[in-house]
Amino acid sequence: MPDDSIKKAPNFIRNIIRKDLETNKWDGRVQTRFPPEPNGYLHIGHAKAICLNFGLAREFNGSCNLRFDDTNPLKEEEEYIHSIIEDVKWLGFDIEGHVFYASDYFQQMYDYAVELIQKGLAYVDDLTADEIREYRGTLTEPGKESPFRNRSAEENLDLFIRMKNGEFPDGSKVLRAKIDMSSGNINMRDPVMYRVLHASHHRSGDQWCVYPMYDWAHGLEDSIEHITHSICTLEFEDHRPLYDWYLDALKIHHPQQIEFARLNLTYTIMSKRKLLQLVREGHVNGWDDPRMPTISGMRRRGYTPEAIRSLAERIGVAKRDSMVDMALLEFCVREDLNKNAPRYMGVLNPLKVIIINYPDHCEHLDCVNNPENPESGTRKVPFSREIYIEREDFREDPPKKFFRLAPGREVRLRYAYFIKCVEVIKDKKTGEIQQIHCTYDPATRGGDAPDGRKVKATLHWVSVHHALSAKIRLYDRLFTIPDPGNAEKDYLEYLNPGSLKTVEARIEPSLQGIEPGTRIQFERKGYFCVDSDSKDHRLIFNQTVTLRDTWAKLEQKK
RNA sequence: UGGGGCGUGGCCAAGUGGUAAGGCACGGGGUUUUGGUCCCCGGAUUCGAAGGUUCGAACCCUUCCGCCCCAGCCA
Repeated sequence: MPDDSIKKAPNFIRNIIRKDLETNKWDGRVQTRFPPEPNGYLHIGHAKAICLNFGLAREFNGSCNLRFDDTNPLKEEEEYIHSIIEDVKWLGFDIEGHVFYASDYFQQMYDYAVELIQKGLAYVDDLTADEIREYRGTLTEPGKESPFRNRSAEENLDLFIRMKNGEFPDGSKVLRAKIDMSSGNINMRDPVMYRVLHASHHRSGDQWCVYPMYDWAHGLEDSIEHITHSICTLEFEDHRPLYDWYLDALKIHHPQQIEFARLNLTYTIMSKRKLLQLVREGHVNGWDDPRMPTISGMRRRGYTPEAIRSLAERIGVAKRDSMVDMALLEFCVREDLNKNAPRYMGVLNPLKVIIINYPDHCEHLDCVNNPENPESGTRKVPFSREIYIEREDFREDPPKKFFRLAPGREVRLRYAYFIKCVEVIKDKKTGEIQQIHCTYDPATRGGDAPDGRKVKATLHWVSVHHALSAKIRLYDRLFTIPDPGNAEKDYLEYLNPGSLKTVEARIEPSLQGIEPGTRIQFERKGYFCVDSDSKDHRLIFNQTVTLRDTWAKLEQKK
């Protein structure tokens, strides 16, 4: 229901499902699944797949299984299972209280393998891994048959049972499907179904010492769960004939596999291996570092589930390789946060202003919490003779089109008064501006001039003696080039050294006690999220994204 | 020289024989107590290229060109 506002564009998978519903191909059912391997954290690319699978199920009154494809105990860990479940839920999808595991089907998969052996469609091969590779042939040359290919069903069954019973060492034998060693599709050249692995599985423990390969296992998982549409990424297109072959050989429920192009985003990487390397080598501070394209990283950064779902809908679903502009993600984030994030004032790089004709006292001014949502009300913010403004909001020698404060110029302090700069105080040695003196017009209280005079800029501010200190982390793109994963040099060469900058900011006192995870806007600066490490006595904010800044863009052009 | 896919504006992407949706980005204008938001307006004589079929083609046919994936006992 949270997605009613997001317009659904047609895509080829939705079209297939519509047609299937019309023809009653699956008795009106839509059953999808999201099948991650628990060997890493989910990233924005997975989010696309999650939105697709869960979204389609929701749209057509079907359901979607969160299923762990945990068939390789060597790479999988419990930790990843927890993070994946958390991420799927956070994205706003309902797993209906069930989590599915491929490992729960190990016995049934084994039984099906026995069936194939009995049908003469699978055999135990004693070739070594190297030999299997040699026998496989190449992309242009056909492979050749293993000398063990024509063992009797009885012998194969005996051997396979003994493989399962742990009689053979790792790597000594495999079970293979007997298909076609000369197929142009390498996946069909007698693919391995089972390997011997004396490894402890995070769920099934030491119960098994043969583990199924992806192609064999995946179709069975789908079949067992009565999946109707098995949606996966493009690289599995070549595997579809094998997916079909296994299910046809067994004559069991046979879902339709449909492939779509995975998501690529500019200025980041999506490879699990590379993401893991960034974490392990300390280039970032963990999987949930706000610079990471992981769901946990984006959550900590302040991105919302709504924004990510909106992105997934806007980018569409197709079969061509593409590279989505990070600007689109940022747009989605701003779109959501603009509507929902309460506004506050915070000065990231303070410059002291003394209002010389303002009395030595304090008054509390009304500030609107969110102009996009009048119901969010107002709050009082203390104002006094000494305030901070943003250093970049003052120019002693303003360039053309710079509307902000400058000597002799009048601007508005948001929700406060008009002030005019009358003096600039500089450090005699360095020439650095230390503070500026202004006068204010008492008649403009609240920010409106009764005489109707206009001012070209409105500045945010904070009272020196009331302000809180806060640590603010400013994030920029993790990499310096759009496609670091496919560049000349190693992707690590393109890490952006300025991707994280920390500043000590002065912020309005109403932020005292704000809860970790809260998303706000610092007016005129951007959206920020209270970090999970933030404490009442030590507030920490992560910059989610800046506001659109046409002035900065103008200046950059020069 | 094998097999499987894909080519529509800067980035995504609808469209599947009737004369190029939409979004982001970009540019221009308006409103504005955030140079934010919001609101207008602007853009492909053209759909990888060349032929062909047709009254009519991005959609059908042919050839060519380009890009991606596949030779794990990973998923």
